[in-house]
Amino acid sequence: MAKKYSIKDVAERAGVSKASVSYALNGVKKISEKTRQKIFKAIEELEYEPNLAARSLSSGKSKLVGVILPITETGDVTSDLLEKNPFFSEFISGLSYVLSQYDYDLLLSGMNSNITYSNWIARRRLDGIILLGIYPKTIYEEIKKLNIPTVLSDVYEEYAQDFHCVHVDDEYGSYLATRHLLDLGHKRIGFASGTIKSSKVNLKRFNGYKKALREEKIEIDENLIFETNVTFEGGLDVAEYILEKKIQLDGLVVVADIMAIGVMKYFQDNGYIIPNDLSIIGFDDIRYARYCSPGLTTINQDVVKKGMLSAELIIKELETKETSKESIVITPKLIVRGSTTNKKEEKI
Amino acid sequence: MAKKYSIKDVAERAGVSKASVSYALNGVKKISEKTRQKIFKAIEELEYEPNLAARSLSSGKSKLVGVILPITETGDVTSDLLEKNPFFSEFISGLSYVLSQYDYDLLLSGMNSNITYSNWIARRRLDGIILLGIYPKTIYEEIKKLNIPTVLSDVYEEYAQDFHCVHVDDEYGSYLATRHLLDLGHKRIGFASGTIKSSKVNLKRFNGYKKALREEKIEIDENLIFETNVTFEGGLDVAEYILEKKIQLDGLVVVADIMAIGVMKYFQDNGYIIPNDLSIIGFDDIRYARYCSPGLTTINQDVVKKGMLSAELIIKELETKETSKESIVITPKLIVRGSTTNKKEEKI
DNA sequence: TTGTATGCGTTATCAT
DNA sequence: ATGATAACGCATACAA
Repeated sequence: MAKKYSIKDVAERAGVSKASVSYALNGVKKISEKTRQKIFKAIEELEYEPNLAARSLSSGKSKLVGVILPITETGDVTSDLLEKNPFFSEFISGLSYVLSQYDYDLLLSGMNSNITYSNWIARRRLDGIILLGIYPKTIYEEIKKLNIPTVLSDVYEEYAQDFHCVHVDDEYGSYLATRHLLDLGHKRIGFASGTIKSSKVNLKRFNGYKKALREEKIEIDENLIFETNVTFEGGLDVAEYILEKKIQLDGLVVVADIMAIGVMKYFQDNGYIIPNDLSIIGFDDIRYARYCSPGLTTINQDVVKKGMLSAELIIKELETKETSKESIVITPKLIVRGSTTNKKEEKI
Repeated sequence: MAKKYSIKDVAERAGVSKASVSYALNGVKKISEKTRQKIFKAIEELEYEPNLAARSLSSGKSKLVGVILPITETGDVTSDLLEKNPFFSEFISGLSYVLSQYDYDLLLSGMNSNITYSNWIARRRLDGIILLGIYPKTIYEEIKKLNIPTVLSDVYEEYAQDFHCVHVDDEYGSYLATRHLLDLGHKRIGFASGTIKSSKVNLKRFNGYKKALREEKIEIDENLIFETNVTFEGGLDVAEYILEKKIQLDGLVVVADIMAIGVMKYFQDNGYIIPNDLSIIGFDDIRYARYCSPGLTTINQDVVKKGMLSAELIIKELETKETSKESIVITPKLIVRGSTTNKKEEKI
């Protein structure tokens, strides 16, 4: 490997002092064009690259933003993350794009049992944190103590107030979904989600559902509310339950695509036709929503944009020292595909 | 934020020298149990965390491994990555698990146009590199010059020799897939992939396909070889072509699940029944393979393990300084789901 | 405009 | 067994 040169080598080669090189590098204006030229020539020739660790030590800023995501000890990403965030890559991509513009890099939360998140953050002197997923409350308290720019994605719990937040407008999205079914002429519309009490996201989406029904003066029917895991398997369960109990349903609003796909698969595997026998609408617009047959009608949120906005919140706090916490909401939109259709007279 | 203490503060508090603290921290044996105790007491009290940037500067090792993945300038992950590597998270997860065990962290390739990969690697003084995806040849040359432990995943091209490599046994996987269809009694078996000439992966898989057919003394029929993009849309195209040309087919071996799902969707959207009208087998075992209806029969590779092995290759070179390049191959296995069935007399 | 000197938090060498 | 001290590469306050 070509030996790494330091700022000192560049200085010598250019016949100037280390300070001048530093000035040139950082665009400090107090340097003549001529020496600037000399310095950059030397930099070229030596293929000099600044050592960011040294810079970090000296400046106190690591230019590193940490991304925390749930990884289990066995090396598996928890199913929760994968199933609720199959757009993990998109989010990261949005983050990375914006951060790199400001010369920040993304550090992934390599966790092992010997070390806590806040230890990790402290050791690496991270300039900012992005939390993907839901964690035990203590994690948030720990991180809060660090007092570092932090953004949470899709969390509404009370502790979220201490951080920047980015979410979709869950209530509106769910309203849109329900409205779509209503507009198609459906009356008996179910709602499938995780336990509504335990998650604010589910609650918001439930509210959107209720709001739409209320507009049509349709009573909420407790029997059409299905609470289980927000996973593919949860979707299977809901479908099984509906079929077993012979619950009459025109349409079903599901809080996540992955769960909706579970519902759809169970129906299809049992000989039912979607959307003829049941109109299903999801939430998220994961990639698979367009791959399944029929394509899944759903509520789309721009995840790349979500990542970009998160990055911008971090940058903004970093550059301006403005510490007030912001909450950004992204407006979702309806994507109509094949899993919903007009109300027919047939019943399932 | 609680002020960050340094090793000096710890030393003062414990009434010893910085050197002793360093010894205690790094488990250097030349320290008495008593002072060790004192030191750790001080560390506790101050909530001291070592500054990894300083350590890196002093030791010359960053304890950072870079992951490079294709991210476009607009912030989108290239479709190629997403569609061929929907298991990105799993891979990362395997990586992260092993690396964290050795106190390495993962740095994501925040790229912007002002800086090249090798610049980035040099600035951050990365200890190792993982390359996910296929890149222009010049990238490999650049990285090779850096002479840093590097592992490539799923690349066979000639330049791969200069790096550690991890792949599935593509030929065997494809052989397994074809064998499965053969065992089901199918004779007219097609093969769908990207252009075989341009990608060694496709070539390997094609060889596996041919090998299985040869065992059964079945002639390769040029008309049953479909070359197009290894994407969902490519799958759509293949299916459209088959249907339009009324190509007689019992089964179809597809080089990627995502493509197989495209084929399946096109058939289904046009009223055909899978597997009755056509047995389809994919490759990869992405999560969607089990979500679609019917479930997709496919060839599974343990992606988490792949990530773990990659990490181990890096660690090994780092710890032993052994520079000879290793190539690890993972044996895939057949996963039978609903998209394949016994040969019937009906034709499509 | 340019240079000197110091500090950032570690590790490592060399004394003691 | 412990301590002083010199790097490591850079930024920066202060001098010139």
